[in-house]
Amino acid sequence: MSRWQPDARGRLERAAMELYRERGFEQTTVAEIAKRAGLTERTFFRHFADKREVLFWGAGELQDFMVSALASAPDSAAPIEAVAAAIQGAAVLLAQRPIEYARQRRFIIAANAELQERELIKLASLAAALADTLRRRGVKEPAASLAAEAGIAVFKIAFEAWTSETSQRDFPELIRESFDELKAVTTGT
Amino acid sequence: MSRWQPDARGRLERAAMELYRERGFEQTTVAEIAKRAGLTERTFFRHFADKREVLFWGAGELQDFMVSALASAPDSAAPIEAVAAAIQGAAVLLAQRPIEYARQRRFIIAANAELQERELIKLASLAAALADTLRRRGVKEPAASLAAEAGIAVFKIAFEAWTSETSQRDFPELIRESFDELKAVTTGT
DNA sequence: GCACCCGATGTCAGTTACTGTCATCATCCT
DNA sequence: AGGATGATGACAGTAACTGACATCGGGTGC
Repeated sequence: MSRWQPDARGRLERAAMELYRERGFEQTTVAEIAKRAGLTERTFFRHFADKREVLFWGAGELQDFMVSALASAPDSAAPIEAVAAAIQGAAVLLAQRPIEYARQRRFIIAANAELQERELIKLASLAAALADTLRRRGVKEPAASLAAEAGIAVFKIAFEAWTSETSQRDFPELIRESFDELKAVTTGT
Repeated sequence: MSRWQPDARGRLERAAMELYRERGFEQTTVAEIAKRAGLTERTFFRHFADKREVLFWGAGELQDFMVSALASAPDSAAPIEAVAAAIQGAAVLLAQRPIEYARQRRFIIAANAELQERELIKLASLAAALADTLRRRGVKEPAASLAAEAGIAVFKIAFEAWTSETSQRDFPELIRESFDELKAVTTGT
C-alpha cells in the first residue's frame, strides 16, 4: 500500500474546478482546494505555480501541438496558410472533448479579471511561439509576428463564438470562416 | 497652508517608476513606494487598485481617444480603414512624448510577467472597445471583432518595433507599413 | 464668525497568496 | 539490510490587499 493516494495533481485540479464553479475563483481559498483534495496548501503550490495556473494546465500541450503542426506544414504554404492549418488542427483537437467542459472553463474565466489576464498571456505566448516557428521557416519580420497574431485573433474569436450559448456550430468550420472573414476585412471590403 | 503636499497621485506614480527602474518591480514593495512619496501604503491603494496599475494609468485616456477617433471616422470608410485611422491618431499622440519614456516603461514591463499580463488585458479591453464602436457603426460580427483585433495586433507589433533599441523610425510610419504588411500577409502573399 | 460637514490621509488589525526550510517515511536501488 | 530518493507535511515568514475607524484643514451655510 502506497503512502499517499494517487494522482495528487489531478485531485487538486478537480477540487479547484469544482470550487471555482461552486463559489467563484475569488471566493475560493487555496487551503479549501487542498483540503477537498486531501492535501495541504503547500502541496498545491508544489504542483501549480499559483492559484490561477490550475486552470491552464493544458496550454502547454496545445502550444506544443500547434508549433509541431506549423513546423511540419509544406514549405510551399504561405505563412498565413501554414498558421491556419496549425490552428485548424488545434480546433479539431479541442472539438473532441465535450463542449460543456470548454463552456464551464470559459464561464469561470469570464467572471474574473485575473483569470482573463492569465488566459491572454497564454495566448500571447502561443503567438510568440508561432511567430518564432515562422521565422525558422524563413519568414521575415514583421510578417511572421503579424501572421501569428492574426491567427491567434482568429482562434480567440472563433473560440468565443463556439462556446457562446446559442452556437451549435462546428469549431473547425468556425475557424475556417473566421479566416475568410479576416481576409475580407483586411482587404477593406 | 494646506494639510498635505499636493499631487499625491503624481508623487506615488513617480516614486513607483523610479523604484521599478532602480531595483525592478518584484523587488519593490508598496511600502517603499509610499515612503518615497511621503505617504502611507494605505494611501497608495486608495489611488491605484494594485501595485501594477500605477504603470497603466494612461491606458484609459488612450482608449477614450481611439474610440472617439474611430467613432468620428467617415461613414464611407471600410472598418479596417477606420480602425487604421484611429490607431494612426493614437500613434501620433504617443510619438509626441519622448521615446525614452516609452522605452523605460517597456523595459520595466518586459522584465516581469505580471506586468505583461496587465498590459495584455489593457490591449484586450481596447480591442473590445473598438469592436463595440464598430458594431455601433453597423459592422457585423465577426468582422467587427476581427478588424479590432487585427488593428491591435498591428499596434502592438509596431510599438515593439518603435521602442526596440536599433529602431529610429517614425511611429506613425511604422503603423502604416504594418497595416500594409498585414494586408499582404492575410491575402497569402 | 461659528458650527458643521467633507474629503484626503493616517492607523491598525486582519486575510490570504505564496515561499523557504526542515522533518517524515514509503519505496526503490544496490 | 541499508542508504538514497521523492512526495508530502509542518511551520514560520513576507507582502499584497481590505475594512473600519480616527484625524483635521478647508470650504459651506447661515
